[in-house]
Amino acid sequence: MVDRSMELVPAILHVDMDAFFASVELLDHPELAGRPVIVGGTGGRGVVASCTYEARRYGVRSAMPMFRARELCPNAVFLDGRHARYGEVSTQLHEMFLSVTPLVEPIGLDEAFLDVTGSRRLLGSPLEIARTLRDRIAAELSLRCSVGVGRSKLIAKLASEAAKPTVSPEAVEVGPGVRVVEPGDELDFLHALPIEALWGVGPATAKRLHGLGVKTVGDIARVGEAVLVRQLGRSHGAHLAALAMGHDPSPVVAGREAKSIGHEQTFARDVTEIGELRAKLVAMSDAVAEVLAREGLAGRTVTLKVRFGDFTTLTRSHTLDLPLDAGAAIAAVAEALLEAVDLVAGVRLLGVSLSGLGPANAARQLSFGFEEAERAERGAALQISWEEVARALAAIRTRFGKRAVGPVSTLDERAAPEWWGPSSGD
DNA sequence: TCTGGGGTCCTCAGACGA
DNA sequence: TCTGTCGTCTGAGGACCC
Repeated sequence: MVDRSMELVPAILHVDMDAFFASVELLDHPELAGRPVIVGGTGGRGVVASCTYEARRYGVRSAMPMFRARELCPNAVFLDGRHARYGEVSTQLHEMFLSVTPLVEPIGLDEAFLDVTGSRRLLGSPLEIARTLRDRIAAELSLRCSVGVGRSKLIAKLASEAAKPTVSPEAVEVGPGVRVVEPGDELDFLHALPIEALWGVGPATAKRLHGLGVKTVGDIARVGEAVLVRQLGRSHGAHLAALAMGHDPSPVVAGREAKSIGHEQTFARDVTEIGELRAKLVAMSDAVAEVLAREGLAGRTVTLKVRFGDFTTLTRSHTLDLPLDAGAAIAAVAEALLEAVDLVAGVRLLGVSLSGLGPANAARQLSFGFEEAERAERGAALQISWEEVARALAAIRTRFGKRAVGPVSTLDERAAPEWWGPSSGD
């Protein structure tokens, strides 16, 4: 006899890989097992992207400046991140998730929500599904993960956190691996947690709430929505009030579409030369166009991001009547925006992104318009369309690799090794 | 040796048309 | 014709996430 009442209760899994990038590096370098390994931008301006639990015993954490990580753990092995490699493993993981349920919402490369409400009759209870999946990931990919189970994404996410290993300077304690929070136990579980555990509470919100004497999620529930709205604004305040009461109706959304595509780069030294910055813009616009071509997308709004040496950051954007997808066209708009920025302070970071995305076929007209202008300027010397160029570039990259071809101004970029933030070689 | 890169979402102000 | 209001779009910036 099937218990039909159970089928009405949603069952959501949150699968979170343990020290994902560092663990992938250990897979490829098994001789490093047991040593503290730190992955990220190894240059002076890099940060830690991931580190093994051995490194965490020394106080190293992700997002920490790399120079600080070197101070805390000078004997660690420091590796530049290899995003492409992590992407490969992430794809294998995703396929494994899809064998459990079609309702998979990836969050970055190393975690995902799985709605297994409809999988129970076939695969067992949520706890059984979580254990089986975790065992499969360990057996087939030699990677460890933590799984949280709850009836909402919020609870599942926080439960996976509770399932993780814990670290102290003395030892790494293995976590339970799977943590289920049953309906009815949710508020007890939730209200004991610090406010920073909630999605949407970062340093700025935490500081405001601490000022009110609010330290735990239970405190947030007690102060009530009116106070939160007054302090944090209508949307954010109401949202946090709901989360603190365990209300999170957000569904697991499979196949979420990107809203923007961009590239940005922090330089090893601050740059003031407009010519050098223009060349970087062309390289980044080309990289954006490559992603757009792969996804079959185009966008209307070009945004330029500039961070100066003192870390102040500004953005300038321009929205066009028609979408564009060609690297040269994106670069032309970004360069025009850059012209209006005072660069004397020295540029630490430069970025280009495209938003207002839609299908690429609508980009045709503007590409032609751009082409016409260029033809007029160069005396009709330009005989081929941007579309043809993009197709040719895609074919060359497929055959010879993504660094094989690009604008001449990106030659140095393409010759450089893949890095995550400035590497020690810069 | 201070603080990455790729994103999403929200708020606010100003412009503009109905 | 002028003025006020409202909704929408755009641009800029902040906060947050992994």
